[in-house]
Amino acid sequence: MSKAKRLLDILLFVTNRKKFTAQEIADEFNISIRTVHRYILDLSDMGLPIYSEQGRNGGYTVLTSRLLPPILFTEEEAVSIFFAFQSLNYYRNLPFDTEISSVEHKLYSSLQSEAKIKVDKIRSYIAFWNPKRTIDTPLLNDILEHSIENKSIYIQYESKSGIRKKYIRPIGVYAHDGLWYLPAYDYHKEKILLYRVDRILSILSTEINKDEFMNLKEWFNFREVKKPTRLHVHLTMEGVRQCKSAPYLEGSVETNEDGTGYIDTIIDKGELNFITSLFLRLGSHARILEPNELIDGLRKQAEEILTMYER
Amino acid sequence: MSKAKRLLDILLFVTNRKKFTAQEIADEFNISIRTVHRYILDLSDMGLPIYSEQGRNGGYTVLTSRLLPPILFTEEEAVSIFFAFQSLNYYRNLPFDTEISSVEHKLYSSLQSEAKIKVDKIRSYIAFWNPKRTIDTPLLNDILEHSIENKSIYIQYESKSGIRKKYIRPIGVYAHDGLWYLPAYDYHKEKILLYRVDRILSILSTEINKDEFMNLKEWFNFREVKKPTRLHVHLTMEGVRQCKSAPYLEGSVETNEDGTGYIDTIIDKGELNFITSLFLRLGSHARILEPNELIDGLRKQAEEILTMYER
DNA sequence: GTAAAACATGACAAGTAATGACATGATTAA
DNA sequence: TTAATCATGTCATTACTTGTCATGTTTTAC
Repeated sequence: MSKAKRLLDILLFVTNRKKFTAQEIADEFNISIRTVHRYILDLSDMGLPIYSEQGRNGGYTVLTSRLLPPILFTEEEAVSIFFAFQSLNYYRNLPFDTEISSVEHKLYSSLQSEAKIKVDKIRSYIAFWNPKRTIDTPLLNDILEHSIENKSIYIQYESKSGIRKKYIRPIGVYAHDGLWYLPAYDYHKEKILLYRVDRILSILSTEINKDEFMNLKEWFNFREVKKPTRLHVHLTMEGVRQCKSAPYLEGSVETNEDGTGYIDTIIDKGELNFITSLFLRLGSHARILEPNELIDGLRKQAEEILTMYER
Repeated sequence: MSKAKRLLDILLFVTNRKKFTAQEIADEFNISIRTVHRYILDLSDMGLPIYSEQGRNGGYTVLTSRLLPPILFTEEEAVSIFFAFQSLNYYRNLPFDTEISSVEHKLYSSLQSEAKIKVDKIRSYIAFWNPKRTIDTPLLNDILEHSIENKSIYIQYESKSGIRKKYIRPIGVYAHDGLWYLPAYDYHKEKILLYRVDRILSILSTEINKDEFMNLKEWFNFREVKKPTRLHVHLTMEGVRQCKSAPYLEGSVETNEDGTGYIDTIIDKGELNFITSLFLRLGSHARILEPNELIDGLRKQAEEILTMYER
């Protein structure tokens, strides 16, 4: 085996072991101790942060975390990594930020100037915009970690009605429109609720759950319809246009030949509240036929406004 | 110089040159032709896709695009790249998708099983959600490219009033809430407008612009206030809460000691339309003091709804 | 159809690098 | 004090790399 290959094997071995003696390496790879010492000198020269302790119980210790074998990327692949990083730009409190900047540095410094220019251009001509909120989400990392580790947690949560303590089992964490959300099973209320991570004030973790629970993908596809309610609406052309731009409804909008359209679908009663504001905005571009609760809600809201701004 | 180092130099040299003869390499690196042949055999064994053509005008040809020198990543760095890729999941028609999957493959296959599990968990517990619209954006790549190359373009654009031909100069492209937007200078209307990339039906490129124009970052910070209008609103506690969650207003919300609050800022008249629906939803949680146009707008919308759903 | 330009491959000697064996010394903990 | 460890040096041996020369093959220009 060539020296380069063996050095690499040893590099990977030692970054895994973190602590070892020369004898162990010699046995592992069937080489003499003298050669091990020589190899370690080489690795050290190559920049591996390794130090030695003499004497009984001594040995070598490696400081870096585990390394992957060297990887050859094409220029385009490197650029694609920068493109992906660009998409994280408008978030705060993200995990891996030190790792990401060290990856950026490693890649950027080995690009040729031509490719550097391309990366610079991507950075200045492409963005993944989010409302760059002033809202801080200091516990994002903690929450992510607990979710990944499948741990149930106690949290202090700032809800509409004040600060509450809750005992929940996270399903996963997702970002939307610059905010982080945590769908989780609430043990007390015995149902799945959606929390905002920025409103979580503290975490206390408990034991790891052994069993599998619903995962994030399943949750996205899962719409609990506890109290099914028929939503039936006629839409003008403009109504169709706007409903198609509303994430929540776009799938249910049917278009007639003349460009007008309608919605006729089943939703959960709990979602009515959320939909009200959409139809408030649409005004006469949407005529609701069912349910009556929604019409009442609209009417009530409209009356509230008229009362407030009476002439 | 060691063989490994020389091989690497040659690898980088040949991936740049794409086509070359053994003699050229021999001259470049001051080694014998025989050795060059041996080296090329080595590189080929290492997986470099290189093929040879015999005879006059023959030579070697390398198939891959430019390679970067091998890079050593730590496990955490690799994981951070997967994390970043995760954020692109809910987009369609993205550029670099082949590159991204090849990077994913290269990295994933050299991770140890423990780290693989971590990546899998990130994939199933973390998401960057967008309304996964049914809307297709086939021209996204083209538009990105033209923007990056600083080219003015002719486009066919599907606007409210039908299909129009436009001559524009792109500023950049950004994603928001699952849709792609193109702010660009419209030569005809002589101002900067915002286009939706999915509504662009075709592109015709023109010449490259030599001069620098506004870039995307500048545009984001640039809010043209043509008709300044004072927005003055009193908010209840709930009003404060909701306004702070509205990207557009969060910066202007001031909170009183008792938890209620107010907004007092200058906005452009053109934005009133956009704000109306927010205050419709807020109802009595927001009392607008100025401008009157906004109050009128709310009242009109409320009346429209009451008329429509008269008992 | 021939010559020139290219790759392909083999053999071998000369040179260079890597290795193991051995020796010696230093440091540390039991 | 002793055993376990790293650190370093020397030297013969082995393994690898390189250049030179030789011989083929393939392709294209003339």
